Amino acid sequence: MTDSNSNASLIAPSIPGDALPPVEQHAQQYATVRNAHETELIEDYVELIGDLLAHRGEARAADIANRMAVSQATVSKMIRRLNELELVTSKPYRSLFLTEAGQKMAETSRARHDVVLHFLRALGVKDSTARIDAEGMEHHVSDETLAIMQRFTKQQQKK
Amino acid sequence: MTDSNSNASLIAPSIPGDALPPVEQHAQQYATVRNAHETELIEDYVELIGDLLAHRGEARAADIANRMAVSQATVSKMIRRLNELELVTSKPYRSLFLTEAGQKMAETSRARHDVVLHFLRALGVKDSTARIDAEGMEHHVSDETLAIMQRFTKQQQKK
DNA sequence: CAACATTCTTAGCCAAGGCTAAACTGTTTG
DNA sequence: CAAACAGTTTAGCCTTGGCTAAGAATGTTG
Repeated sequence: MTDSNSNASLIAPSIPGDALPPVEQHAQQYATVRNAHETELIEDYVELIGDLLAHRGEARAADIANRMAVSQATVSKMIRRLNELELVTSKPYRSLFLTEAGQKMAETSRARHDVVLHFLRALGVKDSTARIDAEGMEHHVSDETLAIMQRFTKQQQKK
Repeated sequence: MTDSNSNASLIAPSIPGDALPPVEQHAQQYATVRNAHETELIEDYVELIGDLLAHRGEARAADIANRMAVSQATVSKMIRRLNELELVTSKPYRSLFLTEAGQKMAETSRARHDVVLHFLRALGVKDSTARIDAEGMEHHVSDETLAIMQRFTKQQQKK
């Protein structure tokens, strides 16, 4: 018998209020994180491409490579994937553009990112740290938490 | 010329206060996230093993597989890695134990995890959501932010 | 306009983290 | 105590996301 052992407490009396979550819930937590990881990079690329288009008027593979601190070959390969996923359109050796779906994803990601970033700053985290943390956190914040963060930031600004 | 283009504003006038971060800083953000991803899974395993040992008295591969919603083969392979990293000790077909280093990592991860979880709850996020978000966020929260979260949680509890 | 520089792509490598199927070990039980 | 079952490992596969090196396309400039 293993985890579903209900008399495990005989072996190691569980600390009250600090128990392991039920298996199904626990499993769901990890599955959600794993799932987020699959889309994370895609979203980062699309978001960055959107930003480059907005701020620079064009998105070149070399820019992406520089900003992501990754080789151009890696970017090139990734762009092929984004193409297959119909998130970007690209002609060889030319600048990139986002499809409808790509634009939607870029906007969503950007908005999400901004909420988290502003929240962290409102909380008192210094800018450079907030940027790094936001980049990592944005893909793991549920809509519920996101809404709460947004509310918090607004309240903080009123003060 | 690409990203370092300083007259890019001629192409697309940048929105003030909403510019792209300087390339080096931007690159650092992504690099930090990539780095976190490498250790993330390892930490999750070690943390879970620590929890199982604390609450159940033993950590079996099957339990881990169930709780992570992953096949036993995957766990087995991962344990080999943890062994190589000298984070766990294991005899074939036997329960697992943490090395000194493993215990230290488990404690750190657990503490981190708890700070984030309690913070989210203090913020008003409902428990089931907080658990999922915490699982994803914990590896992307800097020490600075962590300290602020901890302070916030304490203040909230005083009220 | 030819040569050089930059950018982009392709080919081929690697490690990580999943999976299934099959073999092996340990435990329980008829 | 042998058979059946539960748990573990191994083998072999796949995808993702990195890399370097080499070559092709494009852009720039003397």
